[in-house]
Amino acid sequence: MPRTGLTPEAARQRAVEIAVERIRAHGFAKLRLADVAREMGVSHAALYGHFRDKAALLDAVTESWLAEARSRTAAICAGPEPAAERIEAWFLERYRLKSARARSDPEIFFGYNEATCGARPVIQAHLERMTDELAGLLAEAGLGGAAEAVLLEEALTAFLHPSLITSGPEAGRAADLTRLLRIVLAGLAATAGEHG
Amino acid sequence: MPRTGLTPEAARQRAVEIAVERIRAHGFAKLRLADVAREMGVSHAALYGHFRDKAALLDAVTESWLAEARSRTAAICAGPEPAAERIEAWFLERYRLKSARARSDPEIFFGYNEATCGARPVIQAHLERMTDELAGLLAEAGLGGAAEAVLLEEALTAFLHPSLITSGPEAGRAADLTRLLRIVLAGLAATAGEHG
DNA sequence: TTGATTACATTTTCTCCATTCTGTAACTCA
DNA sequence: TGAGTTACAGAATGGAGAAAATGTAATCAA
Repeated sequence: MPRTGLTPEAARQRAVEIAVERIRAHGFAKLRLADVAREMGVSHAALYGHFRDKAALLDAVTESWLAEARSRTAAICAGPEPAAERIEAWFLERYRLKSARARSDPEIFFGYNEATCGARPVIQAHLERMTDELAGLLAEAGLGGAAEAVLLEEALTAFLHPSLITSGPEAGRAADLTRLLRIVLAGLAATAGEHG
Repeated sequence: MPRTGLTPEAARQRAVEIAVERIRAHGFAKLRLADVAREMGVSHAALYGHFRDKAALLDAVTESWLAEARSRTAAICAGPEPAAERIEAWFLERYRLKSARARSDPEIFFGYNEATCGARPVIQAHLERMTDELAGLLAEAGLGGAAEAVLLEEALTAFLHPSLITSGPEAGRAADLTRLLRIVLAGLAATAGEHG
């Protein structure tokens, strides 16, 4: 039993909550571990019992968001609709989630992305899981597998990449995404099996 | 007749040359108008007779490169091959040019892009001309027009956008670009006329 | 009269130092 | 024993004043 009355896991979650609030309020660059610790009622050194370093806390902030996003996309994957419909819904959900996040929490979204160049393991692992989900949907639709999933993700990079997510109004972009997606899926269907 | 012995146009070109050399040697951020002027044998204020401001000189550096790139792509557009082949060659040329530039002159390529966020008129005008060229090729191939050109450029953003151009080895990326391009073109062919 | 110069106002960048922050270690207490 | 504390070293940040760069205006010369 820790002296703060929080289990280790609860303490981690509390630290993440506080970090999110503070980044929203004061910006990504001004987050101080000492501030987070003070708000938890502990010394800053105590945080190192829960997180290896500051980057690990920021990873946890991001991971909590990514896990939420995954639960949404996974629900779509598991839905009852035809696979083709689920593919569209899956991409639209990804776009809307990212777009909304980028607009509502720009400090967290862009700050973390710029600071890490998207190269952190927590990001890479998430992207791999997304590609796996997509590969599953494509397989269900009879349009391919892992290779086609990678290709399709690249085709929609203009709509999903962090550095491009806020170009243009959300409704218009969503419509453009759908148009492009349908064309690429048609292309996949037309060329299916040509190369194995 | 100017005292330097250079016509206005030659002076502009000389300034651009010197700026390119200095950016290569010392980096984009450290380019000083005074250094360029000294190397030309004039005072720094004389440069303002040729360029509105420093940004205009940097625009000229970029424009000289963009003009060269356009002459290459325009030659492909005017070639004798079937339109479908020219579309592939056109995208591959764009990718190879950008990729080579980003690798050989990263300070100029990324420095300018980061400093301007790609929002300078000289960049926008170039991109519009690229889209026009592509629209022409698509029309020749019977695959659409301006709208389809925009869509196709978005589909290949992952391979052509400055912030993504150096991801992966050039040969592999070129092959991936070609695969995706063929699929999108197949999709355009399959859905041609559906929406007008 | 145009291309260039010097002189100068305004920004921007640099430098240095004090402060703050991160991360580690030795220690404390329930 | 493990969650937390204090103490501290090294790294990063911030701010003030100095230095330098950009951009403008008045002037000069071929």
